[in-house]
Amino acid sequence: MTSACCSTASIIRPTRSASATHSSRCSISSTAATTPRQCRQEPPMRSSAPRSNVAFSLQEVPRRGSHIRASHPRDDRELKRDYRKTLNLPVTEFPMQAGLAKSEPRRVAWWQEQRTYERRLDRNADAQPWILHDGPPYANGELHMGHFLTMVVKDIFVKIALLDGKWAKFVPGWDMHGLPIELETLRHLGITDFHVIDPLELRARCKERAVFWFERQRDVRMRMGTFGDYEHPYRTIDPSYESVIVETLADLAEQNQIYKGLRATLWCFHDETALAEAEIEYEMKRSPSIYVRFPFDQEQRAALMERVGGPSTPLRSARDDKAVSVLIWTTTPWTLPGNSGVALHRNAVYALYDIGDEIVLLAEDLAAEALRERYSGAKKIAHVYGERLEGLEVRHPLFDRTAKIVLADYVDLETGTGAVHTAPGHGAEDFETGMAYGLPIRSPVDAAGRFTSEAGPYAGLRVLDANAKITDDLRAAGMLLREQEIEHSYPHCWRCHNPVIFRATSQWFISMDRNNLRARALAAMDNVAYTPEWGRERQRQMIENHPEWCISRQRTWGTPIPAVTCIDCNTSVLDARVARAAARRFAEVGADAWWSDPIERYLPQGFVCPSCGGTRFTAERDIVDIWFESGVTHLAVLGRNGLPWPSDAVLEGGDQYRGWFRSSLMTAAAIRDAAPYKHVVKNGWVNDEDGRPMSKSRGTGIDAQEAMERWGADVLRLWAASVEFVDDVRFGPHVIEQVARVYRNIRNRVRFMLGNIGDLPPDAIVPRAALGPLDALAYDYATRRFDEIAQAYDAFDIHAAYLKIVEFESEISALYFDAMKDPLYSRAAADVRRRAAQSVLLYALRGFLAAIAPVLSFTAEEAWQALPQTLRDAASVFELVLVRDDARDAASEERWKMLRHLRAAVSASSELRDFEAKAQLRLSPTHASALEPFTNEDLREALAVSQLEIAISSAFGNARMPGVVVSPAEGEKCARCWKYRELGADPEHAGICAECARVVRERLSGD
RNA sequence: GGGCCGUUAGCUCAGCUGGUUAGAGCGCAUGCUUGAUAAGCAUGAGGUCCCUGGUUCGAUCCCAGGACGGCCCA
Repeated sequence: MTSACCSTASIIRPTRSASATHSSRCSISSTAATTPRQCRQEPPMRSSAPRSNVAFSLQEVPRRGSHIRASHPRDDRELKRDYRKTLNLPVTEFPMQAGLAKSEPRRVAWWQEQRTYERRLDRNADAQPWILHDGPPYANGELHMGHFLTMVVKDIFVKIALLDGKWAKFVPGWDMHGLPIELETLRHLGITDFHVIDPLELRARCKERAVFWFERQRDVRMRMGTFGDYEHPYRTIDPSYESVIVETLADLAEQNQIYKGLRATLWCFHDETALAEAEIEYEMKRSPSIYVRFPFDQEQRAALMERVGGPSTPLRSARDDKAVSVLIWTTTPWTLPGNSGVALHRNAVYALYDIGDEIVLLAEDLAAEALRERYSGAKKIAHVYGERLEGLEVRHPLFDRTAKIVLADYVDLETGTGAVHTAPGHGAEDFETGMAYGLPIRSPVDAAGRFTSEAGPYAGLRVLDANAKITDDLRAAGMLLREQEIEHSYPHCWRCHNPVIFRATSQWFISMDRNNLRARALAAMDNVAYTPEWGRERQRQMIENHPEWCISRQRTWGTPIPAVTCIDCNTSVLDARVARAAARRFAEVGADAWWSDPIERYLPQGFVCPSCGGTRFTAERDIVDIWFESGVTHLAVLGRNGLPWPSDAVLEGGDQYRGWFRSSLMTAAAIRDAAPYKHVVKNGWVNDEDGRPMSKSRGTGIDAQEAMERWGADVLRLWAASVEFVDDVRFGPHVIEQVARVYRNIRNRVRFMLGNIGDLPPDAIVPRAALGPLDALAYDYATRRFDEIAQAYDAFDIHAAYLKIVEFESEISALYFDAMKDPLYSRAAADVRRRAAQSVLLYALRGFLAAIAPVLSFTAEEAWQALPQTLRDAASVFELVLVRDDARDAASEERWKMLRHLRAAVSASSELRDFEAKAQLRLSPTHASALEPFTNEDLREALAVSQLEIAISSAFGNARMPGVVVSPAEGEKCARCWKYRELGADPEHAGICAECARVVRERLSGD
């Protein structure tokens, strides 16, 4: 227990009386004289007690250290002699001020010139590959801090593998097709309707724009200090890549995995395209909220009565002239023209209420809320389970047709009436229900969101504008029970931010369940590791709930789906032979050819329509979903150029469970029947300092380039390591300032090591086996910490590595560096004791630079280049190897802790500082054996005191840590080394100790 | 509304399978140093471990409910 040893220390610690004795000696002597030098040294602005400008009075406590010189006025001349020049003070070109913003771009260029990354890859070429496969950022806009985090963490992993000797080739990639770029380009061109521009012209403009952003993002990404094959990145717009996309479509078509079908798809009528799930965002929207009657006519009413309870039903007793209707609730009045049914929940209780002049049917649980004030006077006249009502019909409130009552599981009893208006053409679930019941699929809305003639009186109106008119008509027809407005979250287009609608259109789909694709994808996950582990469950749910994958888009900037339409029968055909012809063609000249070539070029000999045998075809103009494009990166990049398939790891933000992680898994399961990666690592979201999200689409994200100019990439890289990147993290000036201080600590410790080993000749390096116990202790301590850092890296735990890095540099600085200053500075330059300490510093520096290089790449390289050439046995810090420790030595760790404790105890137990002190250690036999390797002088050196005595006795108890007693040092302060010694042995150097005098003489004779 | 994740000092984070005076770094305060000096060393203050219940001899840790924040979905 540490408390026991502390109390021991406090009992034996010299009390204030000891200090008082010391002080009184000072004050007496200080009256004698004050040297001019001392006067100059008085800091005028010290905040401590104001000092009179005359000599010390008897009452004043003098500044420590002043008494010695004062008590020996005869030494004035010696004191003036500048012994400082005879010391080996640290010298290095490695500046304290980093100036990262200026130096980093030069370092990036240097790495390029030196081909640092490629050279290390070559060196590791025969080793096991370790491949992190890059998920492509979208080439549109500036990179924000979310990008920075993902990109830098990837880079840290790559560099860890690299320094561990693995062939860690990283191929960066970009996602460069798609609607956002197309819209951006159109905006740039001032075009609102994309139909008016020639597709090839538009594609050329889009390409320019995509390439512009690619180059910009590539430069910024390199500016982050990331390594990768930037000369050969993969890009989804490259002919070779487009070819792979189409080749994959051919494979899927061959497997009959793709089909064309009518679907209620999310549709953006502003952009006139179908949207994938991943392309919508939920935003708040004001919508009408209306309760609408679907009336029963006489015949229908009779059928209802049968179901509700036969002839004896109380409904019979209700007056026949009272109208009966089922009440539905909707926030999208415009979907009513598409209505085909009313869905109820099988197990919910529905009741008929007489509310005065009419009878309404709705879920019992919701009646009070839905009927409001009319509920108080309502009379419940019957109730029945939903399933009893299946198959009944009601009248449409506006059109002269019927709607069928159906059952659906998604009907909820939280809001509305429990009776859900169902328009199969305007909702995904409605569509499923419609298909199940054979309801007509109406979608009387065109691509631009206007009603078609099928919508009768509403034809030509934009759907959202039609809400008001439809509501008016309902009111006029007496079908509107209640109306209000609500604010709710509603799907919007991720890019143009307009509300989206569901619309039934003809689209290409990848079937999830043909060939058991879904099941095979789930099975493939078994061989994948997930960080965090719960990501597996998240991923599983995403696959299980994956709807049919709509891969077609009615747009221009993308890779064409090489399908053809039979001119005779209008059948749409995706034939693998046609697709392969396209893949070959695109590989040579790019996908523009699809728009410029005659279709005959792609048709195999004797190609006929499978439906009607026709021979004339037109090329379809749909392009493929960009999630499909990025979903085949593993096919385009891995398994070639020496890269293995699958990759060892992928790392992206958590949104990619639904995005790229999923799309990659689906294509891999379909084509290779295996997962495209072995490990899925997720990184968190970057929030601002208040924990609020920084959204890229709303422009509140902090620009990575700007941040690097302000703080330097290395400080930001350290930030990435200082936070738990797996979780959501916070970013902002306050957080970065804190990290910047840690950075300065690290930098200064590196600087200390560099400064003290500059004159170490390689042949004077002392090997581990020849080190004395104290140096060996530091050596072993460093080795253990380096090993822990490497182990944390092995586990992808960058944050744990960061903590170990900080622990190491602050610990070794406080104990070893501080204690080594005396031998390093005051011993003869070539003294073996000094060489030993230098050797340990060199070892520690090498190991430390290797350990921090994955994170602090710029600083590690800068420090490595600041090493004297004679000690720099590698061209770059990235040639080094992570230090591992085979034999962990618990006794050594315990000794380190003991010394740390003793050092703290010396400082704590008196006002005496460092060499003013003489320490007495009070050791129990257990302590003594723990400290067995150390000589008295080793311990004296470690504790940086002038003298040290050791007392061993079982009377000192069994506390875990030894006690220590501190008293004033004996002798006088050596003007050179500052230790307290007998002075004056050398008459020419009367103010310094014998050892210093010898060093000074040697030095002078040497010069 | 549903699923998942998180909540430990001012900040960034440790705390292994329940028992510790709950730790580290940075910041802060104080002292020392001025031969790492826009640096270094030491000491100290600072926590109802989000809240409420429960299980247990004992809960930061397990269970339930809730609050707040985030992600994904509806």
